[in-house]
Amino acid sequence: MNLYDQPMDDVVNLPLHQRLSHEFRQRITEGIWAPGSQLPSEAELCREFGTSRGPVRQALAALRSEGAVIGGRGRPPMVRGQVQSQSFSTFMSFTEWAQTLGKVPGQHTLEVARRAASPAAAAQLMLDDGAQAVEVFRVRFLDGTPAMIERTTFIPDVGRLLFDFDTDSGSIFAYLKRHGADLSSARHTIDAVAATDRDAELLHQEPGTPLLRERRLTSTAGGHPVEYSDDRYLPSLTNFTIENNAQHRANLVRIHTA
Amino acid sequence: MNLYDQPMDDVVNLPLHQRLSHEFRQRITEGIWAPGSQLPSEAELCREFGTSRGPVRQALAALRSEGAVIGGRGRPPMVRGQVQSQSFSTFMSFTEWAQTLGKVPGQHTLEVARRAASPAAAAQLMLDDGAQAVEVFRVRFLDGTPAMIERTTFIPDVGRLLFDFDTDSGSIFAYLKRHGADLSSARHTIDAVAATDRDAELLHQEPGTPLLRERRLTSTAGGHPVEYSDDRYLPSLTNFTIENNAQHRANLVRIHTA
DNA sequence: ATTCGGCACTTATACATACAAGTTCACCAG
DNA sequence: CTGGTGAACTTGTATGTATAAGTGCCGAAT
Repeated sequence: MNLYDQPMDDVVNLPLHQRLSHEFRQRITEGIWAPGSQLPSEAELCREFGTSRGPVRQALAALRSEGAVIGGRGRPPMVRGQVQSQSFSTFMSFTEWAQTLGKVPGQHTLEVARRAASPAAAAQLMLDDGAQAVEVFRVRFLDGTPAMIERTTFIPDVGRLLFDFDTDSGSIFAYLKRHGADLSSARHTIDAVAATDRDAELLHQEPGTPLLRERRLTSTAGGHPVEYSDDRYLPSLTNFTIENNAQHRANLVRIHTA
Repeated sequence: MNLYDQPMDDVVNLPLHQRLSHEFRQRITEGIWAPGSQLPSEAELCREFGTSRGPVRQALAALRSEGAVIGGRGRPPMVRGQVQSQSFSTFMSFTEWAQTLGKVPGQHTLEVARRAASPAAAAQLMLDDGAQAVEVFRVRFLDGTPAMIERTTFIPDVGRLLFDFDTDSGSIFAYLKRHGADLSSARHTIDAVAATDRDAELLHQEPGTPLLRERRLTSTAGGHPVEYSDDRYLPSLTNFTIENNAQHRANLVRIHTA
């Protein structure tokens, strides 16, 4: 199972510093660089890989910002612990995520519809009131147990691709990517809601059970919204973690909702 | 109100790239660089500030990883929107956060006790079973309305400082920092729980109401745990957001809890 | 024995340079 | 008018160099 963006064979095509960062991450997960141990100095790494300090430092900076490596000026960098971060596609795709866990992802599609977008989705996707959009409503499973409810709205341009796709067959994210859709950034808003009667029924829970909700607005590289999703997780099966340190500005925000 | 780590007067002491990043962020929040507009090329910024490309690129990289700036090779960088990220201390301190919102933070201490740490806290803090720790139990307010319940456990070395502190007077984080405690990184785990009877009473809600829970393990620069906290937010008042893009590896992780 | 200074090593910061690779746009041929 | 070519400009990557600043250790002086 490969936790990283690129299969090993493709790694040679990546820029040097990404290749290094990949290699370093692998050494950590394989235990060659054990948690708590200090890793080689930048100079040694340069010698080993035959590069200048630039790429080595970029690679280390990537690990640092994930919290996998700590240590600073004068102090050799140390491994802080198991790397706890997922590539963009692993985080975006329920299917890919489940596979890295060694679980079997599943999905049951309740509805794929073209209709006027809900007010919340229309606002997020910057669509005119009453504008058409494509909505997908699925339950997602881990090893056969329901784990999440997914209500996703796509802008028409992207959504129309879905009518040629069996949404019970797997990852929408992967499918859209393959067909050239530009999904390259997302804003996640995390809160908690009580399960509606429908939610409860689908997840085999009592109505009112707390659910962990992730609302996601996915955009193109140019910043144009593409997809809006309201995903509700069973908190007993899933939660979210994030690392945060004084050097690197937190990319996690606590929001007050008036 | 200053959203940033350093007051303006101290900015001169920072490294150049941090000064630039500070300046850039300010230009964005002040609207000099409006959302959607493209900002000056790296070369222009170099000329303006009389530096080489290195620091400018570092500063832009910081903004990029926060999702404030997008754009890539060939394409001039563009402002994506209002900067949505908080400094480490703003995120860690409820008091500081409330102040940046223009709200009045409040707190009511229910208990400060030295006792054997709870099993969950002891495990996280790497304390022996039955080892002593200092626990603080507070309700936090925004403009007088209860917004969060805080159950925090400190290792004895740090916790003892709290017996000389009026925990009703304000920020424990700021107090500990002033007294030299090393709080420099944290791991946040976010999920949802049902309000217990006690929780409900303190937050003026019905028992069973969904609460947004943030469990936080704060550590020193060397990776030694210092503080463990179980904070429960009213989801109608608070939620969390995070940015995520294809270039920069997600520092947000979806976790499966077996 | 202890303390203090300084050396050797490390990382952090900064600059100059070169080239690769993508975008935009004007211009020209058809 | 259309479509393609290429120049000019942009950012990405990589190298080399120099200096500042923090850490840890050893040895000399006290």
